[in-house]
Order: sequence, then structure tokens, then C-alpha cells
Amino acid sequence: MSRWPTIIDVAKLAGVSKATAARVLNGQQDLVRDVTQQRVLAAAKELGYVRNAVAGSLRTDQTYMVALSIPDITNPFWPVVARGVQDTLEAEGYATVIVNSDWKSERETKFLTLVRRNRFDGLIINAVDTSSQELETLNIPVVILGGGSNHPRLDAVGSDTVQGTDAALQHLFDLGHRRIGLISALNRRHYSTQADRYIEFHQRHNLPLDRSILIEGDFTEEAGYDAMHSLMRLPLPPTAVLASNDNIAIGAMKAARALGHRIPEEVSIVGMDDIHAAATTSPALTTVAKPKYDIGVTAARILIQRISEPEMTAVQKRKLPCELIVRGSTAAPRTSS
Amino acid sequence: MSRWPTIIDVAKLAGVSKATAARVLNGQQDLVRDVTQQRVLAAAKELGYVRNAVAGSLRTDQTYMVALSIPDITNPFWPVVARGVQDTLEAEGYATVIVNSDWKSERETKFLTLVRRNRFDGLIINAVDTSSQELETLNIPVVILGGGSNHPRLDAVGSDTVQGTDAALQHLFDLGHRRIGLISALNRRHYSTQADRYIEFHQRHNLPLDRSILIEGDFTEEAGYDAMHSLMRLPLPPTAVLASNDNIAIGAMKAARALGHRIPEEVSIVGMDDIHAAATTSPALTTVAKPKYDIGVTAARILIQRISEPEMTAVQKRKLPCELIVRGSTAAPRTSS
DNA sequence: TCCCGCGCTGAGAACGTTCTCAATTCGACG
DNA sequence: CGTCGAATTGAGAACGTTCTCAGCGCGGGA
Repeated sequence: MSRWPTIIDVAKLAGVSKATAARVLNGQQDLVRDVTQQRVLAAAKELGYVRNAVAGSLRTDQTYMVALSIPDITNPFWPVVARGVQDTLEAEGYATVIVNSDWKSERETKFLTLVRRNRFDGLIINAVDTSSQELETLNIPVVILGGGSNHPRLDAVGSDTVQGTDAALQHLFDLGHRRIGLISALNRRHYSTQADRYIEFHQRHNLPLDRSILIEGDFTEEAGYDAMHSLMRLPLPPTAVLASNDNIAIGAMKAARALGHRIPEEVSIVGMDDIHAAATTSPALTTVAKPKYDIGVTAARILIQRISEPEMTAVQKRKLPCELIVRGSTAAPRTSS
Repeated sequence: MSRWPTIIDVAKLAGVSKATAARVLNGQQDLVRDVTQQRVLAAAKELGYVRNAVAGSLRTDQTYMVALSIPDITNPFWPVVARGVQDTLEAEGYATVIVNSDWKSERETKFLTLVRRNRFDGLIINAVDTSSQELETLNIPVVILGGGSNHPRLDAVGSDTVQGTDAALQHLFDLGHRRIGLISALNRRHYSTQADRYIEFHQRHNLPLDRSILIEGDFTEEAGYDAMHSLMRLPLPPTAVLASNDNIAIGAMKAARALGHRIPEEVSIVGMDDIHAAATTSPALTTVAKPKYDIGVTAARILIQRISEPEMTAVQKRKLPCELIVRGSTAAPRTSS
């Protein structure tokens, strides 16, 4: 358990002061004579010197660590986002600490303490229930994952759910569907974008709005199953259903099948997110793909920019486009009205 | 951007020395008079003092950070393992840094430097191509994820693939299958456990061994698709197929369906891992569930133990039991031979 | 010859914590 | 009222780095 060599050891071996050794081992080589440089480099190599980032951070107040808070890494949506964040940050020399908030604000609060305590350089967060205030008193760059409408003064990166929802509805409309059900989930007690667009879409196309085929649940497969179940047992069931996310859609598919309805012949289903499992159902799920990886990448880029240019002021709100992926779960309705 | 208050500020406000303040703010309260304690606590609260972990780490050489190296967080197997690790470590006050090796040894090596540089307290790693030597020179506790046969002197946590494979084969055998195909993947150029067990199983049950229905690919859905495709076009195709993991199995299901074979009526398929998507296919995939979460938990527990009791010596090799989950992709063969 | 400036190097402070050791206070007891 | 041990507190070093400031040697210009 011999201690790791420090820069002092390197300096000693090279016969220089630690200041000079430090200059060589960091970016200031141009200040050091070439021969000296070689000596230091050789010494460092011989000792197997590795910079102690902890000590460095204490001095520079830069940890090159970034925190990423998401609801749950186990939820198939998030790993891809996380990967985008990690890849981008890693390329710039940052390490990422991921925590799961489980949608619980206590966990989030606890996490913010961790961020402060460990002096992370930045934070990317899908904020469940944290106020802008708390976030801003951290005094480090913060990027919100999602719309970020609750945090007007913070940068935010999300997907364009308006456009995505419209694309899905349009797709169903174009196929001939006129009676489209919606299984939406409430995001943090707010009325969902899907529902808004759904209503707007019906108005725009002069379609009758039947609120009985507009169901609210949560983001789970079970909720989707239950909702679809009640939907299909209506006297006049919808010919197509749009779900707030793929989990709901998958649950809905199961319910439809359980009730003996064939997909897409008897009922079309569209999901949202394009998680891995969406491609493996049969029929494969038509869905609105969110640019998960790009969301992560973009958030990380903005964060890095904020870290390196603290004077940058204009708040950035980015909504990345969604893409409709037509697979096998949608088709024209059996009897086009 | 006013600086965070330090323990010195707290001490000053409370009218004590920083040593006393430190004693109160850490675990040594019993050394401090009660009134003094209150004063310090009040001062800390008033200033909103948060311990600077970086400075603390420099002094104590403990960072309370642990590194977790996995192939790819995007691969549905790993998030669950990661979650087990994180939950366990977090409960003990450790933060986790996850990196993706992408099965590339350069990335792994680079990562080991990160571990050294940042003085992480421990490492949990699904080692792709790193020698025990490299791992051991880190001089910190290391737990291997997987069999760990390459690292005899390091603790390892994996699943009991022998038992799992046997259970799957036995299940198919019990259903009446006598001609069982195997689509296995090579793990790091080693002969797969599945193949070993497969052969052993056939010997044990006196079944003829036909190597033409024993296919090797890699761990992807595409490989599964291709393998299944060739399997089903054999003059005498197998009545059941065991796949090395769920991705392969899902690919195999698609291939079978594409060729017009119904599952499970005409061919049974068993996967391995029990990833999220396995439950969402139709029919839902029968699979050997690996105790992913528990693997993470166990690895983290062992790591914590090693960190807190460095003198503990006996190497721990844990193989957690798998569980066969029978769903809809297996049934008795059409014509039981 | 002297001085100045430049190129290079070294000494040492600072970051905020922990912890050792010594100093001080306190209470009890003789 | 003095003494002693225990309880409580303070001074200051140490962790390994970065970085400011000053010093040194040397060459060229006055």
C-alpha cells in the first residue's frame, strides 16, 4: 500500500522544484526549458505519476465532475439520454455522476446537497419538484432536462412534444381515423401537452371532441392496460389510440389483444419515446421517437459552454424535433367512415 | 458568486476554533461541551454551511466515490445492475460514477487512469480486457461483475449460468422437446457456458448431439435473427431453441415469425437475462432471469466491506441463482416424438 | 563596465479540511 | 486553598496541487 508518488517526488527525482514540475505536467510547458521538460517527464514516467485530482480541485475549485439527476436509470428512456450526456462530457474531460430521483423531491433535495458538498462543476437535471431558487443558489451552471417551463431563468433541453403529438395525430388522420382515443399521463400535476394538442387538433380538423375517449393515467404499462381496457369496452370504441409514451402503448396493446382485438386491423396504436421495447413488440409499435441521445448531447454541450463561459447570459431553451416512426401497429381503420 | 462559507467562518461566528467546529460538524460531538455544540450548530445553520468534500478527501484520502464500469448503460441489462449498485452505495454515503467501456480495452484503460486520478475509493467493473495486474495496482478494492475467472485474486459477483442454462434446457426437455437448438454467443473468445452445459445436458439425457443446430453468433438481435433463419431452414429444424440472451431470442422470434412459424406452437424459444423487452413481446418470452439488481447490490456490499475492512482477505466469488420465468414462448412440441 | 530585460526557475502561500498535541479550564478532593 | 486528573479547547501541521512573486543567470545595449 505504498503511497502514490506526488508531484514533489517527481520534482525531487528530476532535480527541480515542484513549481517547475507542475508547469511541465500541466499546460505551461512553454515556460520551461526543453531539457528540464524532458527530465521532469522522464521522472514522472519512471515513478508512474498520476495527478491527484482531489488536491487539484481544492486549489482550482474545478472538479471536472458533473451531476446528472434523472428519475430512474432503470426506465428505458433515460439510459440513452444519459449516454448522450456522458459521451459528450467525457470528451471534454468531465466525469458524470448519475443519481435517480425516483420522482421524489426528498431525494432530489438530498442530491443537491451532494452536488454542493462535492463541488460539482455543473448539473443536468430532470427536475421533479425542485424550485429554480434551490437550483440557482447552487451557484453552478444548471441545465434542465425537459420543457423547463418551471425554470424560466435556466437553460433547458427537451423534445418538441407539440410537433411530435401533431405528427402522430396527423398520421392517424391520414390513415383515415376519425375517432382517435388518447391515453395521456399527467406530468407533475399539469395538464399534458398531448391533451392540449389533441383538443387543438380536433378543432382544427373540425372533428367532434368526445371526452369519453380521452383518458388520463400515469406513465406505466398497467395504466395503459387499464385505460385501453375501458376504452375498448365503450359502446363506440375508438379506431385508433395515441398513448403518452411507449409503456402505456405496450400496455394498451396487451389489453387490446386480451380483448380479442387485432392490431392494427381493428385498432391502431401509436406510442411515444421509441424505447427499445417498442421495436420488439409484434406488431412493432408505431411511435414518435424522441431524440433521446441528442437531448443528452445538447444538454451536455450547453452545460460545458456555461462552465467555460460564465458570462454568457441569454437563456437557452431547446426543443429538439421528434420523428414519427411508422411500424406495424397502425393501419387504416377497417371501415373508413 | 460569493464563496461558500467554510468551517473557519462557522468557527469565527460561533467564537470557537476551527478544530472545535470541526469536531461538532463531524462525528466527535462527545468531545465537545453541550453549549459549545449548540453555538457551532447555530452558526453553521445560519451561514448555510456545507462541508467541502474535496478538501476533506484531500486530508482523509477518502472520496466516498466509487466507479462502476460496464459495457454500455444503453444495453438493457445494465441499468438494473447499476441501480442495485447505486442504491446500495448511496445508502452508505457513496456516490457512483458510471462509465461505458463499449467493450473496448482502450476505454477501460483510460478509465482506470480516471479512477486513480480522482482517488475513487473502490471499483466495480465488468472487465472486458483488463488484467488483474492493472486492477490490483490501483491499490483500491475491486469487485468484478461476472464470473471473474480471469481474476482469481479479486472478488466477483455473477449469476449462476450453469444452473440457469440447465433450468432452461430442463424446461424444454420436460415439455417434450428432444431436438433443441442453441444460439450462443462467445464471451471474450471463450467457449460459452451455455454450449458446455448444452453438451453436458445431451450426454446426461442420452440425447443425440447434432452440432448443426448449435450456432455461435454475438449478443445482438441481428445475430439471433440470422441464426434462427438458418436454423429453421434446416431439413430437420429444432422444435425449440435456447438463446444466450434475450436480444438473441427476440431476433430469433422475429426470424421465426418472418418464416411463418408460429411461436410457441411450432417452435419454442427461451431467452436469458429477462430484460424489460422480454415481457413485452408477444408471445411474451420465456427466459432465464438473471438477478440483475441483486448482482449490483451484492457487488456493492462486498465493495463496501472491503473498503471498511481492508484486512479482510478471503476472496469472495458469488454466483447468484437464476430463475426460469415461463411465459408464452414455450410449449410442448407439436408432435411429441 | 554597468544595467536592464528576458528566459527560466524556486520559494512559499493558499485552498478547506482533519487530527495530533499541547494548553487551558473545571470540578472534586484533600 | 492547592492539586490532580479529566474534560474541553486551541494552535498548527499536513494532505498535493496551483500560482504569484521574486530571484537568478545571461546577453545586449548604453
